[in-house]
Amino acid sequence: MKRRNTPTKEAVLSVITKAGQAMSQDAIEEKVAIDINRATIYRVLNRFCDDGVLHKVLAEDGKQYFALCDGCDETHQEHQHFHFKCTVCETLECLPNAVNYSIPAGYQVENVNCVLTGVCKKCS
Amino acid sequence: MKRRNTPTKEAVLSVITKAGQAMSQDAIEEKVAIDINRATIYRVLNRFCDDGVLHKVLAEDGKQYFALCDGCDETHQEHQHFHFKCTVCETLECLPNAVNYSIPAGYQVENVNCVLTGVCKKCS
DNA sequence: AATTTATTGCAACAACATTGCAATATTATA
DNA sequence: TATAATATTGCAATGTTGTTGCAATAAATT
Repeated sequence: MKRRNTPTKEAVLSVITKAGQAMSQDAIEEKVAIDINRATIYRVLNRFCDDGVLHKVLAEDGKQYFALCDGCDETHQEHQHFHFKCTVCETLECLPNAVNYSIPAGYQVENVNCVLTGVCKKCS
Repeated sequence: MKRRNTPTKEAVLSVITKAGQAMSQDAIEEKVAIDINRATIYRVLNRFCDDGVLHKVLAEDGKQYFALCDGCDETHQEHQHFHFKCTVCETLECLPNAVNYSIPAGYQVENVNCVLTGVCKKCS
């Protein structure tokens, strides 16, 4: 399953990069220059996640947000940072703080999803 | 809006209590003794959340899980503990660990949703 | 027993995300 | 450059989760 370069992929990644924050499918569809099908956007985003380009965060509004990975490949501590979801401007941003946790022996953690919801600096 | 005692409420709460872990609507509907409408279960659960009896956790499978509150009223640090969602047995449990985070000044946190996903002790 | 109104069931709806399939476009190969 | 292989896309349909309007029911109060 070798990846191919397409205008769609470039356009989607460009929008997220320019936004400088995590985006949901509908926000991407709204901002993107060319017309891309909804299902295709999801497929592109999920492929980026598989490739370690993006990571997926599930916010309390029940939507998936996709954020650029920053050094996610090097260590497997990858997306284990907090995220902040603003209920006013609806944006989700990655916080620099790493998530520290400890779990009882015998538990295998495969993924971490930590979202703080509230009002961000700009909106308060 | 004074609450009333109904068989439905008792049955739902009983199932969650006996399970000893957080449950989703469909799991409750499956386990509950009497026949309760799907919408009603959601309304009962949300009412319990409003009353501080349960708290709601959004897992990575996109579903809401409802867990018993343990001393949630006393402090507002209430549901700020980690949760563990097992991908094998599909259960979600509250971990004793509190979530420690720090955010930049100017941010107002209203809710915390932290879920670790993986394989629990029993299933591994 | 009668009144008030919280609760419930039903059906419809809404939002988000995924999937099958045929058509298209990219990449590799000849 | 032409051709073949197959990754990608659009479209429509489907699935899942959760909510809402409304009439009927039932709990609590008088």
